[in-house]
Amino acid sequence: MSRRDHSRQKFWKPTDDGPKTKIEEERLVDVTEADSTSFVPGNQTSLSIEKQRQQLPVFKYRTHILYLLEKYRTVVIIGETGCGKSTQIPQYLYEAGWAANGKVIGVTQPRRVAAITVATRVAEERAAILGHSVGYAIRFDDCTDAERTRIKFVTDGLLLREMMKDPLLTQYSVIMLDEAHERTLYTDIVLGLLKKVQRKREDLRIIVASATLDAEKFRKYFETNTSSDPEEDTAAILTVEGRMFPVDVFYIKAPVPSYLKATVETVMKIHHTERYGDILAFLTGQDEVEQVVSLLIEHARQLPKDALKMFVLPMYGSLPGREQMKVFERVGKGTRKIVIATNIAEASITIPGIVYVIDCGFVKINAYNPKGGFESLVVVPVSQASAQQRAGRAGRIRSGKAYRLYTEDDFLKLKPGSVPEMQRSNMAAVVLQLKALGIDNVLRFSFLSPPPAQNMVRGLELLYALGAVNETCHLTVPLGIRMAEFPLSPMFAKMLMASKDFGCSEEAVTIAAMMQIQNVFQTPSHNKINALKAKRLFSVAEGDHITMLNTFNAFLKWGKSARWCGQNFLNYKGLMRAIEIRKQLCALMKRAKVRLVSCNGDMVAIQKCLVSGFFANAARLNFSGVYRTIRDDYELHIHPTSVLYAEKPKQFVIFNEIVHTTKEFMRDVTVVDQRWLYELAPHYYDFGTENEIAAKRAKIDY
DNA sequence: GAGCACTGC
Repeated sequence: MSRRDHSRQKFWKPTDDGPKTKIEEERLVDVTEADSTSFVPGNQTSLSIEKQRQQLPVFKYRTHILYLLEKYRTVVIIGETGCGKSTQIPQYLYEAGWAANGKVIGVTQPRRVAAITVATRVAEERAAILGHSVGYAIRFDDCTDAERTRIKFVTDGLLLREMMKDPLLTQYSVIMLDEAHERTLYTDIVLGLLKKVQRKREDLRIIVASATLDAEKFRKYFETNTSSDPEEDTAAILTVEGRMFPVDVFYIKAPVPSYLKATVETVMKIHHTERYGDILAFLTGQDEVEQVVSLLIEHARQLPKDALKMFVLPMYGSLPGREQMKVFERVGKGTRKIVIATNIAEASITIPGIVYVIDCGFVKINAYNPKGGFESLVVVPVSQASAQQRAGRAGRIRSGKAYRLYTEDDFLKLKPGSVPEMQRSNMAAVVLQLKALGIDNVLRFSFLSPPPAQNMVRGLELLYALGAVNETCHLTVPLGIRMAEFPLSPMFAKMLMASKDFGCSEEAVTIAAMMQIQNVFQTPSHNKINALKAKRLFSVAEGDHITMLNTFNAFLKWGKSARWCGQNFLNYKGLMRAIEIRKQLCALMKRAKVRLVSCNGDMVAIQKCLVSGFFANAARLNFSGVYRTIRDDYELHIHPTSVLYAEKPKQFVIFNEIVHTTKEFMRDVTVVDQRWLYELAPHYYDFGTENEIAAKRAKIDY
C-alpha cells in the first residue's frame, strides 16, 4: 500500500483560533421561556455553552454570514463536517432578528433523527424547552408551538407537505436546506419549488448548506442576475472549514480479485499492526456483510488467548433493532470493535470509536428503468464524494486511517458525485405532487438535475391510467387532488379512493399502512426455519396483501404485544409504525369523504379493490412456468419473500413493485381473476392492438 | 427454485 498525503488537506485539524470579531453580549435564555417552571441553567452553564459555541469554526463567519444574507437572496454555505453550521447558523439568524414579527426560521434535514437531534441540541444551547421557541416537526411528531416557535427543524419531505397547504411558505423568513449535497428526492423538489417561491417573495432568504461539491451549481441555479455586473448578483458562496482530525488515505497497489477477501485481510492486518481504535468496513449488501462477519469470527477464534480480542458485528438496514444497537455500545480495553456495514454507516448512522475505515469502493443503489417501469438494485462504483465521506468516518475522535480497496488511478476515474435520486426514480409520485402544487407543465419545471424525459412521460402515463390526470394532463377533481394528499405512491392512493366502491375501506387502509413498513417478517440467520414457520401462521392463499392484513389484525388481537411479536418473528417497531400510518390514512380518508367500512372477510372485495390501484402491475403465468406482464410481455418471477413463492403458481397476479436483483422479481403479490382486470381497467386493457395503444398515447398532450 | 442499498411524506 502506498501512503498518500494529498487527501490530508481535505480534513482539518482542530484549531484554537478564537473569534476574530467581538460580539455583543447576548441573553441566552429566551424571554418566552423565563417564566416557565422547568429547569433553567444557571449563569455558569450559560457561559460554558456560549464558550463552546464560540469555539466552533463557523463562529468566525457569523457576521459574514449575516452580511451575505442581507445582501444576497440566496447563500450557498459549504460547511465541512463538524463546523457547526446546522446548529449555529439558525441561532445567528435568530439573534440577528430574522425571526422578528412572528416569522419563523426553517431548517430542513433529510432524515427524521437528524431533525430531532439538531433541534434538541439547539434548544439546549438556548436553554429553551424543546417545542417552544425551538422545535421540530416530522411525520407523526409535531413538536412545535404555532405561536411561539421561531426556529423550526423539519424533514424536507414534511416541508413539501407544508407547501401544499401554504405554497408561499408565508410564515418563514429564511429556509435553510441542510445536507443539500445528499441530493435526496425531496431536497431536489424543495429546491425547485423554493426557486419559484423566491420569484414571488422578494423577502424570502434561502441558505443551501452542503458539505463540499456542487457549490457553484447551487449558486448558478438560484442566480437571477442576467447582467454582467457582479454587483447585481443575487446568490453567493461561503466556505467554512470543518473540525475533523486528519485521515491518512491508503490505496492498494494493484486491483484485487475479491474485495471480500481483501476486506478480511485488511481487517486482520490492522488488528495485528495498528494500535487501539475500532474498525468500520463498507460493503454493498447484507449477504456480503454476513459472509465477511463469519469469516472474521473464524479468525477471531484463532487469536492467541492474551492477544487483543476482536468483537465483530454486522450492520445493515434490515437487521433487527436489538442487533443494530450493539454497534453503538462501547467495548472494553482488551477488545477491538469491528463493524462490517452497508452504506447505512456512510451518512445515516454514526458509529462511535471508529479510527480505521475500509472502503470496498462500491455501493448498491436503486435505479429506475423507465423502459420496463421497474427498479433495479445494482452495484456501482462509489463517487469520489462518497469515498471521501466514508474516509471521514475515521476522523471523528482522533487522526485515523482509511484503506481503499482500489488503486489511486481508479479513484481518480470515479465520478465526482453520485447521480441524484431525481434522475433515477419513478416520477409518478413526484409529478402528482408537483401538479397538486399548481405546476401544470411539469416537463418545464426547473429541476436542478432534470430527470430523463422518458421517466416523466412514464409517470404521466400511469397517472392518466389511474385517472389522476385527464387527457390534457390536468389534475382531475376530486380524484387527482385527493390522491395527491395521501403520503403514498399513486397506486396505493388510488386503491384507497376506490375502496369506497367495494365496501372494504377498513381493510384497504390496513393493507396500505402495512405495505409501507419493511421487514414485517424477520428471519434471523440462526433461526430461519422457525421464522418461516411462524410466517406460515399468517399466510393465506390469496397472497401477500391479505397476509399482511391478517398479521396486522393478529397484532391488535394480541394487544400489540412486543413479546408476542418476538415469539412470532415479527417486527414490533414496524407494526407500531403501521398503526400510526393507518391512523394518518384514516384521517385523510375522512377528508376525502370515504367512509370506513369493513367487508367482513369478503376476500374478493379486497382483491378487486387492489386491482383498481394496481391493474397496471398485472402478470399472467406463461406456459413455460414463468410470469409475464400483461401489458409489455416482460418476464417476471415471484420474489422469494412472497407467500406465493412456494405455492403452485396461479394464472393471474398483481404486484406492488418489481425489483431487479438476480432476476426480475415481483414483490408483494396477490392472486386475481383475469375478468376483474377488464372489468376494472377497461381503459387500460381494452385499448386493442399495440399500434392503437401507441396512437392513443401519442394523442395525450403532455 | 432461493433473496432483501438507504431514506422520507
